[in-house]
Amino acid sequence: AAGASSPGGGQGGLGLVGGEPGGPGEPSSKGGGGLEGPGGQGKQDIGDILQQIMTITDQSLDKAQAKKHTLNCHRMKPALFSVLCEIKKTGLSIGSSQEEEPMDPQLMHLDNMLLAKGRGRGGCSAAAAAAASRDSVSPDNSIEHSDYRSKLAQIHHIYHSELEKYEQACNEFTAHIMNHIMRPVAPKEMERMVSIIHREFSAIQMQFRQSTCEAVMILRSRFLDARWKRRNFSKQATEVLNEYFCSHLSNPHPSEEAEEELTKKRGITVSQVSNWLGNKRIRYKKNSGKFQEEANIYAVKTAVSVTGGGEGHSSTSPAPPSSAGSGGSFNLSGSGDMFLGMPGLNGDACPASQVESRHSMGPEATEITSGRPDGQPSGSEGKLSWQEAVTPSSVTSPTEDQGAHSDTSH
DNA sequence: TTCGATGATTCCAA
DNA sequence: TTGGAATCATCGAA
Repeated sequence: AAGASSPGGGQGGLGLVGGEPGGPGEPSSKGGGGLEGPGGQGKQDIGDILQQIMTITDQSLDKAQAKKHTLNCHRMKPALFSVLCEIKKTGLSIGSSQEEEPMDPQLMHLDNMLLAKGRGRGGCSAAAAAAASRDSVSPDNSIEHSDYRSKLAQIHHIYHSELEKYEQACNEFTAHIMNHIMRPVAPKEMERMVSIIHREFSAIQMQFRQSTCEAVMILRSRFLDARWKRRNFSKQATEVLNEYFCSHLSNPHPSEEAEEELTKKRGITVSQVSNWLGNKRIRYKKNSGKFQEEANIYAVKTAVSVTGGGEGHSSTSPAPPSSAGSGGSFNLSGSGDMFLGMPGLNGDACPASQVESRHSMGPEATEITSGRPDGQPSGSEGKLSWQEAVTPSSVTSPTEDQGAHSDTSH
């Protein structure tokens, strides 16, 4: 086995064993191996040598002993032995030079990654697992989730116990190899064999580290990703944001100061404000047609109830959701509080009258309230404003044509 | 349980 | 870098 582990040693050993021409009980040697005696036939096909390697274990012990005896009695044995030792030395030096790399590059890369991750937010695997036992999470998050910590500790425990098992198995296997070498082996070669074993176990450990890393990252994403712990804003926060959005409908892009002001008002972060307004803009744009339609319906009914006297619309006609709490009137007198409690249609719209009455929005804001009879954009300038870009499509949207509301908006 | 609402993230274009 | 758009994943009412 030791001979086969080294290129030079393997070839030399085999040649000696099978290389005795005409040896007793060796009819199948076909004239000997590659290192046959001085009177040999020359080069032996490498295939035959390999065949001998493959079949030697099938031979009986008696045959092997006979070969060994023949070898020891061969007159060229001392010379062959010295040559083989030289070959072996050369092969060993070549082999060891290749294997004296300090560490597998891939393993180094992985370790570096794990260390880096362990310091950062996405801490994982060994570094993260070790860190988990100390502080559980990175300081910027201050997670107190007990479930998260227990699971992380579980991974940490499994990781270390398995790592110990690997170490133990590696040591046992190494000891086994060292104790069961069948022939004398030079210390350097033994060292090389051990390094090979360790390398193989390192590869296994690397895979295990990767698995652990994935497990920790999944765990973290599960618990730390804000989407997994989303909470709706408080009603007050939503109202404040709605108020801002509605009162700045023509340009709902707050300055930094305005954003900070909003955050101070209801204890939400700047990014939350930004997210909220971003969602609001896009959803308002999507549903503005819907809002427009219902606002028109409501405006008509309000107008009818006022001009027609008589029937109170609030009792006879169902008010759209956005009008809840408005007292059934869009004719708000400019009080900001009037619409604070009004969520708007699907949460995506503002009371139209509120928009225009307080903030000199210009023609586009008026269109929201009153609709646009001609269905054409009012912006005469080449570039439409945010609001202008929204409104026309909503008014002329085919989906809105199903009802007869647009032409009765006044 | 279903489904619309909603906060957050990601991708892409200007 | 910023905003629009799409999408994800959860919340909460019916």
